[in-house]
Amino acid sequence: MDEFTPERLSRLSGMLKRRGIILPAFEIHGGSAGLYDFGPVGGRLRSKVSQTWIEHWQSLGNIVEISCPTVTPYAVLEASGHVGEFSDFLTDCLACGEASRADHLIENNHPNAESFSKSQLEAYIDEMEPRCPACQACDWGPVKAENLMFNTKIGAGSSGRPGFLRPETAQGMFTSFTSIYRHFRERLPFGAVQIGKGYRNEISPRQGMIRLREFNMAELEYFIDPEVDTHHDFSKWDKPVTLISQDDGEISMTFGEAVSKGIIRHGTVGYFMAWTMDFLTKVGIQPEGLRFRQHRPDEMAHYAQDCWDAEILGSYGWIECVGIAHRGCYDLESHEKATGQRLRAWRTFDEPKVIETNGWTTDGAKAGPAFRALAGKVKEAVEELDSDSCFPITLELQGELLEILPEHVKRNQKTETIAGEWFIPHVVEPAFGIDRIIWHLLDHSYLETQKSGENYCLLTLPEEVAPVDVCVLPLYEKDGMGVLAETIHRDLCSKKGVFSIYDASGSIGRRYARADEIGVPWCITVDHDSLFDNMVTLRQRDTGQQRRVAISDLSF
RNA sequence: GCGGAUAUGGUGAAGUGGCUAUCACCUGAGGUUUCCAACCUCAUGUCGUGGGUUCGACUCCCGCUAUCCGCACCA
Repeated sequence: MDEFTPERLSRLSGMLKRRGIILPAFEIHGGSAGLYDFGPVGGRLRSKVSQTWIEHWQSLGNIVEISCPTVTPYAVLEASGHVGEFSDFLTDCLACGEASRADHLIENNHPNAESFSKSQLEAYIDEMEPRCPACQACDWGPVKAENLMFNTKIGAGSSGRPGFLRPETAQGMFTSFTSIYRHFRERLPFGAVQIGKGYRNEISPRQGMIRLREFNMAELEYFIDPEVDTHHDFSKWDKPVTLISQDDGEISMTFGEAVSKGIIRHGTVGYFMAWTMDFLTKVGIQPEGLRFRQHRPDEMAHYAQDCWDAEILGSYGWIECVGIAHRGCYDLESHEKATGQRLRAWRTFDEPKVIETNGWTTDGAKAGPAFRALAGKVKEAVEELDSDSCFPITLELQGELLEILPEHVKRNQKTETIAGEWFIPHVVEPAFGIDRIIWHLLDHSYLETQKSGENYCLLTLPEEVAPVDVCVLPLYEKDGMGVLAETIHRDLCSKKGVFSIYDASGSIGRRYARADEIGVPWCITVDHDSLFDNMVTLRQRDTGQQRRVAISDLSF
């Protein structure tokens, strides 16, 4: 990893744009902050990183991939808490029309005004009578939520109903819970992953690819039974990692140790932190530029119980690129409350519970007419009575004395066997900002060196994510070398998962340099001898080493 | 959103109230060349955007948009 400097950052950004990896979107129309294109080289980089991510998590064995719409009805995000939590509260000055942030108006009186609810804010504004910063009047309209989600309308005209572009992919996994639960034969634990676009109408996108208005997210929702002790094997991760814990500050420790000491509060969170580290290093993040930081309670999202961020060091400092949150039962419970649908899993007891009932209940046919409106209350009261109660008996209900006669009641004796119970699974969610990870793997892979006294730069991308797998280069495009090279190139492109570039312009050294700059791991050079012996030169990017290989033995 | 700076070919820069706007690299064509940005010839391509001042604006002024740096915000 080179040292991160502003000069290096601008050279890297220039290269990414010039070579078609990452570039500002819609630039011919003046561009738009927070929106970026992956260009002709970056497009495949993104899809390879995405695919690597999916396969990485699927290798756990109990993970499925789903895909949900980005356009999301209002009710879904209201239930999830985003409509309420994901907003700034504004109020209009009725005198001059200027909108102000409600919490800012009263922040001199209340240091934590931003955590107030809408009605609290209205009450305090009434009480404090803050003046309008623009016109000094004190005549405020109602407080309204200005949401940071992109608004839209689903359907046309008056039949359209309000919706949003999703701010995270997670909600789709929760609303699909029953389908995923059935798929896994109703057996926990299991997870669903989804990779796709998310949208946040950021007030001010900054720092290039770091804060975007439309971005690629990859999330796993992993559903667990909170009463089952999790046992994960951490022996594979025997090297210490940098953890910044809420209580102990920066420490260096293995994942297994941090879990067993309770620094990481849940085994599955720790296991996914380790799994996350493996993914990040696989796609080209340098381990020395990676650390995990635990959220303080006041920065935790509205749904989280414990949360660790994976932070990556790059040109913009330490940036959070992954959040691994224990969301508890928050999400499923919220959607269950909002819809009345059961979003639960069934837990069979080790021993069925036997509940014996031995007491009294009312005889509806007699008690109903006798007590009329109070019949329901009478039934409840009678079922509370001891089994050895004698009738008639007098009960006081809502100020009335009622005499319960033997004919109003009957014995209630039964034995019920309860085999298990429904419960709301807990969720552990690793959420990845794919764009931020792509930025950092480029930042970590970008190497500026010297070659025969000249500046030389290359991307040392792992083959796993390199956007171009191989370049095919005829030494010269004559005597049939070009034709042979083109044949090899097309054969490679037709193979599953292989992408080749044919390049015949410029000297061979220039073409190697071009390939290195975008991180092509291998170059194949066709020379005069190739025409006779069917051998080509295979050149490795990082070492420059070359060896002769038979065309039929190329391992792509 | 606030304050400051900036905006010239694909990239990086120079420059002027008036002449065909300059340079390097890159890109393309041809030549040359038997494996790491070689060389020669030629070619393509630029003043962010809208308005104003002016006989004339890339240059001066204003708005907008975008970018960068602080502040604020950040699930």
